[in-house]
Formats: sequence, structure tokens, C-alpha cells
Amino acid sequence: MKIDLHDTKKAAKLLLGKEIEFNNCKGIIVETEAYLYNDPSCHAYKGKTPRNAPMFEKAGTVYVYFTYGMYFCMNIVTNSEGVGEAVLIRGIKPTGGIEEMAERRKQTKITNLCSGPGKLCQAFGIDKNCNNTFLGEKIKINDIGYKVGKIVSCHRIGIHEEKPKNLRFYIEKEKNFVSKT
DNA sequence: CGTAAGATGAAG
DNA sequence: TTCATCTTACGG
Repeated sequence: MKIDLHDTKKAAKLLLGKEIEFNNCKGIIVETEAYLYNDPSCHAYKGKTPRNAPMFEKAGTVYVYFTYGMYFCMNIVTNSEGVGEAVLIRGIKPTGGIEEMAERRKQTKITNLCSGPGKLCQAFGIDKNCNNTFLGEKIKINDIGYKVGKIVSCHRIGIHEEKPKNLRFYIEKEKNFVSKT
């Protein structure tokens, strides 16, 4: 799967509607956020550390990090090697392996399986073993010709910033599968 | 419905 | 102590 991942903001929108496949589970990406190198809330803002090192790899690297003591979040690294930028996957609409996801999530409602970055990693069974791997090695992204339709952009979630940058994107018609608040 | 707090660990 | 989170418990 070839997607132009140089421009992080464009990549965030391009990833919407793509199919993600991992661990015998599939889903459509319906919500993303862009993190730019000059953004104080970007993990890579203050430079390279052991934790965020994958963000400085070449575009298409997968960056999985552990947060709040119990959850993983998945990013797709963008821009050029040496530039710390990435797109956070925030929401997925499940299309395959749903029973496995429900088992791992201990939830039955399909809209509550992947509606949030921590949830979708748990549902897919994504953990730090996927960190610093390349798209296609473990996690795959496919273009299945899904028609995205209207894309909504607004402020990001869980980030306090004075002047909101509209770097969160989601598919309007799939908002049932998007994180709340 | 809504809001509040707890779980739980890595980094600064 | 903060954090790119989520779930559960409790009040109305």
C-alpha cells in the first residue's frame, strides 16, 4: 500500500477510509490526529528520546507508546527520516475479527470496540511488539476503495492548547465509531 | 442522563 | 507530578 506520507496533515486525511489489518482483525480508519514537529504537544517536540525514537524513522514506521499506565496508542510516522512527526489513529470501524475484539475488550457493542486510541489497540491486540515496525510487517494498511465523503476537522482531544489547531479529522458519516467528548 | 475519580506506569 | 486514556460508580 502506497500512501503519500510526507505531509503529515494530508496524511492524516488520506488515512481516513483506509483499511487496517492486524492479528486477523480488520477495520476502517475513521478518525485521526496530526502531530507536527513544532507542536508542543507532540511527543517529539523536545527532541529524540528512547521513547519517541521511532517518530524519527522514515515515514510508514509504526510508533506505539504506552500511556496512562494501561493503554497503548498507535501512530503512523510521517514526513522525512529525522523529522519527528506522526499521525495518531484515534478511531476505527471494525469490519473483521469482531468476536476477537469483543473478547479482548470485554464489550459487545460494536461502536465501543475501537472508538478511541486506547480502545482500538486493545481490540486489535496491538502492543509494544508493534512499536518501531514498518507498515506491512505486522500492521497492514490497504486501500479498499472506501468512499470517505465529508471529513470534519476540529480541535484535538485531551490536549490543552491556547489556540486550537484543527488537526483532528474524522469521517462525518461514521461518527458513531469516533471517540467522544 | 450527567460528572467524578480511580487504575497504573514511564518520563521529566 | 503530568500524561495524545478509559471504565466504573454514584447522583439526579
